[in-house]
Amino acid sequence: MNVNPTIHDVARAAGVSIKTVSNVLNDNPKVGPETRLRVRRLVDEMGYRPNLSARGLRSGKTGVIGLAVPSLREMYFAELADSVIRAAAKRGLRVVIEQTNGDRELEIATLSGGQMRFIDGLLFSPAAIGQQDVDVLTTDDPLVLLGERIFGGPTDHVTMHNTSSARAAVEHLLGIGRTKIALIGAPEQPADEASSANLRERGYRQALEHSGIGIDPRLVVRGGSWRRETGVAAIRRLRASNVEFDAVFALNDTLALGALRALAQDGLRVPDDVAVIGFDNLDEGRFSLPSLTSVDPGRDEIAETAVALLVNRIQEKDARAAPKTVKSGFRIVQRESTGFGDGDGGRLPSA
Amino acid sequence: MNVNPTIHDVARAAGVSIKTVSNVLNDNPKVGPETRLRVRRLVDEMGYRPNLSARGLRSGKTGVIGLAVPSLREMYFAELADSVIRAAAKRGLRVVIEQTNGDRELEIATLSGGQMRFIDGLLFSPAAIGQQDVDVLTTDDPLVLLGERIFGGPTDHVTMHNTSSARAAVEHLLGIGRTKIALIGAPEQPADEASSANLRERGYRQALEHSGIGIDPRLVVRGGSWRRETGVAAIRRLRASNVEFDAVFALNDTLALGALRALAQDGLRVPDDVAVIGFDNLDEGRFSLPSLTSVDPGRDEIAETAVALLVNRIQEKDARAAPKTVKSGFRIVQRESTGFGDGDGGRLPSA
DNA sequence: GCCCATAGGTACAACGTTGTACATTCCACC
DNA sequence: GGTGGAATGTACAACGTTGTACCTATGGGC
Repeated sequence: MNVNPTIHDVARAAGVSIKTVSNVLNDNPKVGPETRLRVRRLVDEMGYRPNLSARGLRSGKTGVIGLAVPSLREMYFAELADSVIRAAAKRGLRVVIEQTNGDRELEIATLSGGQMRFIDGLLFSPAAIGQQDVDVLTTDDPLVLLGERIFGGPTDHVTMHNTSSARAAVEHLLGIGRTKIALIGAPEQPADEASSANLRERGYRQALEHSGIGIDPRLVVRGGSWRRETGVAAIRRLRASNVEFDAVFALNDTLALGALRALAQDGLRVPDDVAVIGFDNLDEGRFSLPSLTSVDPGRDEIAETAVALLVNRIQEKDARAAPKTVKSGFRIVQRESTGFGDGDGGRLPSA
Repeated sequence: MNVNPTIHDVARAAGVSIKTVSNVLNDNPKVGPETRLRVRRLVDEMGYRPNLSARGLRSGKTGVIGLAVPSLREMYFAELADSVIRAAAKRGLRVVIEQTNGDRELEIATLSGGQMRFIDGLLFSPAAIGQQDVDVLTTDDPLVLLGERIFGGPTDHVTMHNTSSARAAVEHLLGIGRTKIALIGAPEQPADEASSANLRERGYRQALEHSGIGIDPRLVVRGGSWRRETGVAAIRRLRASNVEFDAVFALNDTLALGALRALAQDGLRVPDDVAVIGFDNLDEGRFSLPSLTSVDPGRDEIAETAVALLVNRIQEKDARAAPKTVKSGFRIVQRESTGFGDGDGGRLPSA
């Protein structure tokens, strides 16, 4: 028995032509039920599995898509990757993950690189390139953009309601009676450029201005990457500046978790002294102490939509359709850090 | 300008044969410097990129390896995937990630599935199949096993020093004066079967027996998956049973983080009242409150070794070599939860 | 001036699959 | 009893690349 039988071996064993075997494998109709059965049995017996390189060469499709993200060490991207892999698996696709490390050169290389003659399409979540690089997205290969760094590009784009969900987050804090709401993880300087940070800051401002409270610049902590240390440092800065605050809106969960830590260390009670809300609804927030209220940006929906758009482009159903932009729905998942619950991380308002 | 030029297009443009272009691309010597230059320039100008399906078909190698893990939502596997992708990238390989969800059928399907005619080799981290399934690993395709569920199989295997590092963890607790050391995440029933849980429990027993303290079965909390809730529940069980304990060895970091949460909720100080040590050295433990002492099992080393072994098998340098088993080195990373530091998560003994 | 080595190339087949176009059988129908 | 048309198949080319075998100048050694 050959170690790796080809379609020829199966055909010979079955006494039919290779095309007939191919037809059986692809459920083409032109095969009699008896022949079909015999071929199927031999395929199983011989352990035949089609060579995807050959199939890919012939058909121009490999059944593999790429997902480019900064790093799986960032939980947001690990969870996104999980969702994307599941969405792809549903459609019989596999996913190659490319880590760009938030490196500009690597991101550009990924977009224009040899990668593209191998995968059928790419889901790309940029971290370094921005609006000014919009032209590097111009390509004939199927590409779906994720995230907030580039808008109005030439490709399909899946993003979230950053501004309105951020506004809802702040309104949630207002709703539980907080008025001195700090913002942490804000961009280095407020700008109109589209980025998660800017868009979410805008939501913060809208909520406060609309409520009549207005913005106190001392409550806005700017700068730093969205890591836990930054959340810790932000709380330290607020405390050191002696400004009073009774709530914190962290622009993502990782920052929020750092903030929780720093607040606990300073003996401040959450939510009694300070309420905290994050953004991303990471698994982790369900089990922090206290558990973390967060904006759920609909990661599964984002993944599902992005894969669906990509598949459409790959199949060229949409060959030359205008680029589409889709925003996923969001919701606030309330947990202990804004007052929900009895201190039991096990009972939560949502899965 | 053709959208996707092939080697033929480049050859025609350069006025040479396709083989010459191929030779230039593969740095074969039989090309004059002038021709080489001209071809190179045209490759750039035309944006030619080799079709990897064709190359894969011809050469039998795709440049893609698979990594099968239960789920990227488990931080351990996300970090492992990060390390594997980096190790693979160093060697010019890409990684397809397959999630098995800890599902037996899916794991077996992954091993014997169509996957294999597409990737050059597979790194497989089982979560459901065990020693009794050792024969499903028998395959002619390059396969490297990760983890502790199966030993003595027919493939290369990368694992860690579970028992001795667990023993070292407990000895670390003994070393800071703790004697009533609880174990959480222990297997449902103690067994000889090789699994992370059993092997690590064995280390716990060895340390305590060797120290003369011996095992108090009331301190061993059995059952539950290694999730945060389980860590929370384990502490609750210990507290409810009224047994005294001054330290906790959690069989992984996720459990330990749950334990930290439950301890804090009960007003117990860590490490003053209860010291805690985990296992895995996740990024997350660096930023928990308090930061978490943990066993670092050498994930980068594991990834690096596993990819190296796989590449050897793929290149058949080792065509029929006996299966190798490699154990990575380990070390204890001491942080606040066992007494290190001043409460500042920013200053740590190691990156 | 001849032979031979060598550098620099070329032609062709092959990898395993699927699409296109055509072949054969069998039966229903007029 | 010929005609048409399903039903069931087959042969061959083609996808883009690389390995094998070969070809052709050129120049050096004698």
